[in-house]
Amino acid sequence: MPEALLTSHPFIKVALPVPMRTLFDYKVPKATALRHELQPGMRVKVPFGNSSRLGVIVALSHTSDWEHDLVKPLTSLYDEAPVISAELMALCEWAARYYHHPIGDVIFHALPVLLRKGEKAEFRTENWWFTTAQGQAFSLDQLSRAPRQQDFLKAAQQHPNGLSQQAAAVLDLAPAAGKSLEDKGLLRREPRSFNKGGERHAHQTQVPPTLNPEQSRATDHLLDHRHHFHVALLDGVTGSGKTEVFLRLIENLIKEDKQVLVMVPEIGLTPQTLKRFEVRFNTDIVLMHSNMNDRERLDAWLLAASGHAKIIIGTRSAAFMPAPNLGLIVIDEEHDTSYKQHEGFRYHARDLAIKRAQALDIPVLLASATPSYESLANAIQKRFAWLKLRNRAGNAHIPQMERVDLRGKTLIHGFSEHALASMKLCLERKEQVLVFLNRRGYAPTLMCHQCGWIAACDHCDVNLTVHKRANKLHCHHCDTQKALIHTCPECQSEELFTVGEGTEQIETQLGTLFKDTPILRVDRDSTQRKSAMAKLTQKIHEHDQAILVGTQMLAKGHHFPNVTLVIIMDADAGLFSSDFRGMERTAQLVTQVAGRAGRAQKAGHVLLQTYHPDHAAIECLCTLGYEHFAIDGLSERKSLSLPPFFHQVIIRAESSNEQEAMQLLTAMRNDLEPLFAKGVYLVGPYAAIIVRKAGQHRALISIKAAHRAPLHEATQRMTDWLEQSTKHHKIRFAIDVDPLETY
DNA sequence: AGCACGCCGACT
DNA sequence: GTCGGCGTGCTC
Repeated sequence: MPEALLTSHPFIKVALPVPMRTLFDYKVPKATALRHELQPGMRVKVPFGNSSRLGVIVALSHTSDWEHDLVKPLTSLYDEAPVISAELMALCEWAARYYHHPIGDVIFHALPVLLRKGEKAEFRTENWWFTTAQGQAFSLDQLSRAPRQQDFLKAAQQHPNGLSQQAAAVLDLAPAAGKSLEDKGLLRREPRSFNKGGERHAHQTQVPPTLNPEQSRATDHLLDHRHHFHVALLDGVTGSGKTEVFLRLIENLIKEDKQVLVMVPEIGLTPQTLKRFEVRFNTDIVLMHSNMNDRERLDAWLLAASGHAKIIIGTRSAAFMPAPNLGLIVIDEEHDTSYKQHEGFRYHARDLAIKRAQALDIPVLLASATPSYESLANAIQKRFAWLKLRNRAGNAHIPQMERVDLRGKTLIHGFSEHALASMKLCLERKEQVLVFLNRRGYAPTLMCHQCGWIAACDHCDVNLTVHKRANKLHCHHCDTQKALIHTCPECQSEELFTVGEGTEQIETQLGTLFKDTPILRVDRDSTQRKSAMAKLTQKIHEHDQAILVGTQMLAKGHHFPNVTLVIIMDADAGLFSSDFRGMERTAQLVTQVAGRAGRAQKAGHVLLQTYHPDHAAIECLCTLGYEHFAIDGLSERKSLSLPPFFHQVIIRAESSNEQEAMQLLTAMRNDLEPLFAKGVYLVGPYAAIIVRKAGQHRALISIKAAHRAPLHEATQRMTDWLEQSTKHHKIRFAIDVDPLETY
C-alpha cells in the first residue's frame, strides 16, 4: 500500500546532462506511488523534449519560475537514498559556479558511468556456494563416478563459510558440477553482494622505518593539525621520504576510523605506489583510475560511499569520490598538470580538494619535490604551512647537475662526446643510464630534399611526426595517422629525409652505439598496451646495466634504483616557450627527471645538454636548485601581474570558419568591456598558437584581475553573452578558469 | 548533448 | 518519386 508522499514540496529542480547552465523544474505528482521521501541527490526519470532522461534532484522547491502548466511531472525515482551526498552536492554547485560550467555536467562528472546510465547503486552480486547439512555429512566416495562433482563437494566441505563464484573459478571447479550437486540437495547457492571487504587477506603490516629529524618535525606538525582545516605543503626533494611522512599521518587518521583520499597524477599510480599502501595498512583500499572498467569503478565508488574503504587512491576524478567519514586529503605530486582537466569541465582537482576539505574542516596535504608556483606562493604568504624536507633519506645524495655546452661541438646522434663517454663509464660500472627527450616518435619532421616540402597535417597547422616502427605519419594534435611515404607528393622526388630526433630514433641509434646493452624505451607509444609499462619496469629491474630512453613519463614517480646517470638531451626545449608557465614546467620536469638519478646507495649525476649554458634560468636551476629558481620566477610573475598574483580566465572560441571565432570574441569585447569593473583587464582576442586544430580555427581572449569577485562577474557576463550569440551559429566556446595553458 | 523538423541530391 | 545529408531550434 503506497504511503503518502512525505515531501511537501510541489516542485523539484533537476540537473540534466545537457550543456545548459540551468536546472529544470518538474512537478512532484500529488497522488503518487513514490514510496520515499524525495531528497536532493536522488536520481529521477523525467520527461525531456520528446524523450525521457535521467536527472539528479538538486533542490526541492515550493515555487517554479515557469508557467505551472508547462512544468511536467517527474516520471519515477531511481534511488531510495541520495547518490550524491549533501556534501558533494554543495561541492558540485560550488564548482559549477566557480568554473562557469553547466551544473548538470558537473554533477554527472561526480557519478560513475553506470549510475549515469540508471544502474542501481548496488554492488555487483556474486553467487556463493554452501554445503547443506546433508552435503556436509555426505561421503565423497559415493561420488566416485562423478569426479567433477566430487572435487566441487570436497572444496565446499572444506569451506564452511562458503565459496564465492570467483573462488570456485580459481579452484577450477565446474559450475555445472555445482548445479548437479544443488539439484541433489547437497549444495545451496546464495547471491551475495560483491564487496572486496570480505575477501581481504589479513597480512602482516610492515614495520615503519625510523624517521629522520626533518621527517619527524613534519609528521608532528601534521598530527597537531589533523582535526581541522589546514593546508600543508610538504616540499621535499626527490628521495627525501615524503611518502613516509604522509603514511604516518594516514595511519593515525585510520586509527581514528577516518577515511583518507589520496590523489595521484594520471600515470603516477604505479604498482609500486599501491604496493606501498598495501604492505603498510591492513585495511580496505579502493582505487579509481582510467584503467578500470565501469563495473570496477562502481564497486569502488560504492565501497567508498559505504565508508568501508578507508583509503581511496585515485586520479583527478577521485576528487569527487564519496566518503562519508573523510578525514584527510593527500595530493601527491601536487604540481602535476594532469590534475587539471583540459577539456569540457575544466576543473583543477587540487583546488577542488582544498575547497572540499575547507567545507569538511579537515586537513589537506600537498606533496611535491617541485611545488607549483601557486602552492609555493601560498606557502610564502603563510596561507599554507610549508614543511621542507631538504635531505635525502638514508645515505642517498642529491645528484650533481652539470651543463654540457653543445655550441660548436660535434654531436653523434644528438649526444655530445662527453655524454657518450659518461654513458660508457656508467654502463661499465654495471649501472643504468636514463636518457630524457620529451619528444616521442622517430622525428618531428619529414622533408623533401629537392623541393622543401614538409609533411603537414590536413586538419591542424602542425607538421606530422614520423613513426618509423609503425610506418606511419602521426599528428600529435588531432590523432590522424597516414602511411609513411617515400616519394614527395609535390615533386615526386624520392629524397625524403627526417629532421630532428624523437625517442624512437634515439632508441634505434643507441642500439647501434651500445650493441650489448638493453635499450628500453618508455613513452606513450611503448606503453600503450595495458601491461606494457609493468613489463618494462620489470625488465628495468632485471638488468644491471641498461639505457632507458623516454619522455616525461620517466619523470613521474618511478623508482629506478640502479640509474646513476641522467642525460637531458635538450634542456633548451622549454626555454623559449610562448607560455608564461613554460619556465616553471621546464624546471619541474628537469628537476623531476634529475631526481631519478642515484636514489639508492649510489651517487647520481645529471648532464644537461644545452646551447645556452649561460642562460640565467639554466644556470640558476643547476647551481641554486628548484626552490631558488621558483622564488625568482614568482617575483617575475608578480612584477608582470601574472598568476598566481593575478587571477586569470581564458575564453576560447572555435569555428570551422576561418574568421568567425575571432569576430565573435571581438564583438563580445566591444559590447562588454565598458561594463566591466575597474581592475578587470582584457588581452586579445588573439589567434591560438596553433590556429587550426582538428579542422577548427581557434581564437582566445584572456581576462585578468587582482581579485576574484570582479573577474567572476565579468566572466558571468561574457558567458551569458556568448550563450545568446552562439545560439544561431556553429561556434563553440569554452571557459577556462585558472587556465594552465594560455595559448 | 540529443533529437526532431526541414529543405535539397542520387538511388530502388 | 523517396532515403538521407546535416543546418537550426528546442528542451522544465
